[in-house]
Amino acid sequence: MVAGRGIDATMTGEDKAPRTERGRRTLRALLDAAAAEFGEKGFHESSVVSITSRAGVALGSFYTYFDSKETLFRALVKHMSGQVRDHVAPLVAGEGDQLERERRGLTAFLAFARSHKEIYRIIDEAEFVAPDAWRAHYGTTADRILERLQGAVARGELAGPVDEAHAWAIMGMNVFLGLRYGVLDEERGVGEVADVVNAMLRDGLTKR
Amino acid sequence: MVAGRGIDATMTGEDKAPRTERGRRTLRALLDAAAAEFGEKGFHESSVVSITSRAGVALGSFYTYFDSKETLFRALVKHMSGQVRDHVAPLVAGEGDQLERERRGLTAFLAFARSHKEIYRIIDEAEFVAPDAWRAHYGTTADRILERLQGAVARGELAGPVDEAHAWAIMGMNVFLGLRYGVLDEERGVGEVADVVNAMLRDGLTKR
Amino acid sequence: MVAGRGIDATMTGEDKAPRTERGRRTLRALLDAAAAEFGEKGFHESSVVSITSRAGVALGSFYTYFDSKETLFRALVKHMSGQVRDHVAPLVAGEGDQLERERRGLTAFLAFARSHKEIYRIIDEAEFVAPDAWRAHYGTTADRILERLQGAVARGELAGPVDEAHAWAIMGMNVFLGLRYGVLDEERGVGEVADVVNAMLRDGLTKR
Amino acid sequence: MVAGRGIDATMTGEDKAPRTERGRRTLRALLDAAAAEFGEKGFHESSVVSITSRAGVALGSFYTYFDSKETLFRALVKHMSGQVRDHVAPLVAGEGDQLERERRGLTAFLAFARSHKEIYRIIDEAEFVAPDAWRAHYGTTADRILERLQGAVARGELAGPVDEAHAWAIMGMNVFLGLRYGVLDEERGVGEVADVVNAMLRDGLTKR
DNA sequence: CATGAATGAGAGTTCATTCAT
DNA sequence: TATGAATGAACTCTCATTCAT
Repeated sequence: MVAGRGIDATMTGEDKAPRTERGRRTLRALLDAAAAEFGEKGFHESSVVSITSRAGVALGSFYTYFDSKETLFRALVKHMSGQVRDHVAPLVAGEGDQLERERRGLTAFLAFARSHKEIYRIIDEAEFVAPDAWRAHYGTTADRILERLQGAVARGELAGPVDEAHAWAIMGMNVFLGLRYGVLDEERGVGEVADVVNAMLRDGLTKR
Repeated sequence: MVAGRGIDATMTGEDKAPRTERGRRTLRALLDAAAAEFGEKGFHESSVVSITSRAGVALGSFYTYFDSKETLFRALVKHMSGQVRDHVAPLVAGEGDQLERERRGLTAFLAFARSHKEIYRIIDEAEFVAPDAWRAHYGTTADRILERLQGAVARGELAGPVDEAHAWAIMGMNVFLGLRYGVLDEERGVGEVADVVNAMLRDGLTKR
Repeated sequence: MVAGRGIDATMTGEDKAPRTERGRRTLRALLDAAAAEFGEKGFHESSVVSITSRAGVALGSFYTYFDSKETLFRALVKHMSGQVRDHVAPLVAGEGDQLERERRGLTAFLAFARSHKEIYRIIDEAEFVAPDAWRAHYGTTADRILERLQGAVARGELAGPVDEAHAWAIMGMNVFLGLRYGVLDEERGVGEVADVVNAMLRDGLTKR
Repeated sequence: MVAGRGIDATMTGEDKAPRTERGRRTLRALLDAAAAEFGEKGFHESSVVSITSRAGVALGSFYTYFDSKETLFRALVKHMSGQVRDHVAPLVAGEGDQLERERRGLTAFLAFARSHKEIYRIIDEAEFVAPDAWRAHYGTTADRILERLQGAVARGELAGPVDEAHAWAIMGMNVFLGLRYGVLDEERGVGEVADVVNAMLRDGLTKR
């Protein structure tokens, strides 16, 4: 389901935003159908016919709201990028030291990946379908991580100095853990996985 | 260039291995062309026509050696998976403690990614085109990391216990660093990036 | 011309039936073109490109109405099987004893073969392209002949007993006469041929 | 197996007849393989690669002996036409009146069809692949039947007059009975079927 | 706004045939 | 004579996109 951020002009071309309630319903149906379709079959195996038929609207209606299949995909990537952020943000902003917050953030992320496998798949496939959107997502995600780490260094919670490489490393860890324990299978508890890795981040592998 | 492992039956179907020298030349040309093509344009934008014309052979010759475009892609993923491993293996097996070896391995990996951007792209796109091959690659890669870590724990070099989650976390780190500093841009030295992250792994983020 | 039975869902897949008048026109054009094409060139020499260009529609439109070239062929076999039956049925149901009716039926069949050579060729080629459709056609045709013969035996018009072998024998006679005097050349009158053979059926070859 | 008539220049182009013993073996292997292949899969589904590999010879060797796939098919049709004739001939030339001989001939033909389903299939498909060979086969077959009937009329065994239509009718009967009780299934004894139909030919359907 | 028929470029794949070895 | 790699025309089928209704 495409929710959480509402449907607005950012999901369509400027001149394609729905003007009536009926239009909004159609657009909503298309977005939901597309998210499900792309998530299940990937971009290239998904077809516009299949998306519209899943949405229960006519084929032509697709182009009332989107310029192309790729435009829609791109919009969806942006939308879902926002959703992940919205879901994780409150948890990394809560109490405890920064690493404790990161732990909670990772737990939340793993849980989110587990319950939104399609989002995961869409964002990752963007690397090949809409590289700019992919870079935007991971670029800003890394930026946020870096900001948090630097804040923690400034507050004396972490040793520092930290730089972009730390942020990308941590993001890579999180993403692969999401793949492994969120999407591929669910044999381990998300909290436990987050604990293990958080301990490594806190103290390194050598501390006794 | 598709080198390092030679051309053998593993690259084609059993009954499609070339039996003459001329055949071996053609197969090699096709593999090189395909690696370049897939690396530049990705699987779906690459076409068999374009691969064969790049290889300077007739369209039909493609099917003398491969059952389908996907078969070739899969073979390439396997091949390149082997190449990465071969390239990194000697460095993680050298002297120093395990983390020192991992640092050298990451440096080598980043350098390799930088000079073989197509390999990177091919393996990653496999997540969507040939998920089994993708899982095989990352599965065995994680297994190797885990074995190395456990060996180090057994030798008293690392604190332990370590489990699969550590391996996937470290692999994720490496992969994203490869994307960021190998493929996306080359502004930072690979050794420096490896140092920064290795320090984090060794001592964690809190050590002063 | 594909007429006589109308165009309905039996000619296409369930979900491919035209929903507009324009669609019905296109479907009809395709059916007519295909019947002509298959009749002239046979299944394998006929191409979808050629069928659509003959029908004056775009290549893609073919697949709006049929799943494949074979699907269409199969539909056509069924349709034409029905047409032959419809054409002959009233004549074998008229007055006179059963052999008299069979004579009229054969005459009608020969005339029909002569003016619908394509139908003949399509049904016969089905033996190799769509054996199930072929068996369905000749199976039910033989069944009908057998029923007619048994009815005549019951009414005392024929000596009996008659069984399936009689039906297949008579059908084979008719088919080969249709080939010889309907399709291959038209040198003899259809009525005369029917008379000759009917006499043989009635009295055998030995009666003086 | 392609036997009974030997292998000679009639099976290949004039200038393609084998000159060595080794060549004769290769040609033989190709003919056998082709007969099996065409019989199982039909002309269009059969491929030259598959025929040669079944024969255990190289692809190129095919063209040492045949000008094309169609040439071979045509040769095979001719060859098999001869085989059927050879098989049936002695039985229609034996003792008894002509209808008795025809009965034995039909029995032999049905048995032959049953044990040589591929021959049947090849000759029939010739209607679409090599119409001239098809016409030659059925034309001469009908001619022979007609000659036999006319001889019998001359000898006073049959009532006459008989003409070509009788011959085609009888041939059609035989062919369809061969399909029905030889190829499609084998539930009834060939002798019994021949008896039933022969009685009809002898006395007609009305005699009490 | 909604509909769905029409379009046609382009893709992957097959395979009879040629020909250098 | 045998081999099998190479060729490329031809084919079926897909599907994003357009547009008349």
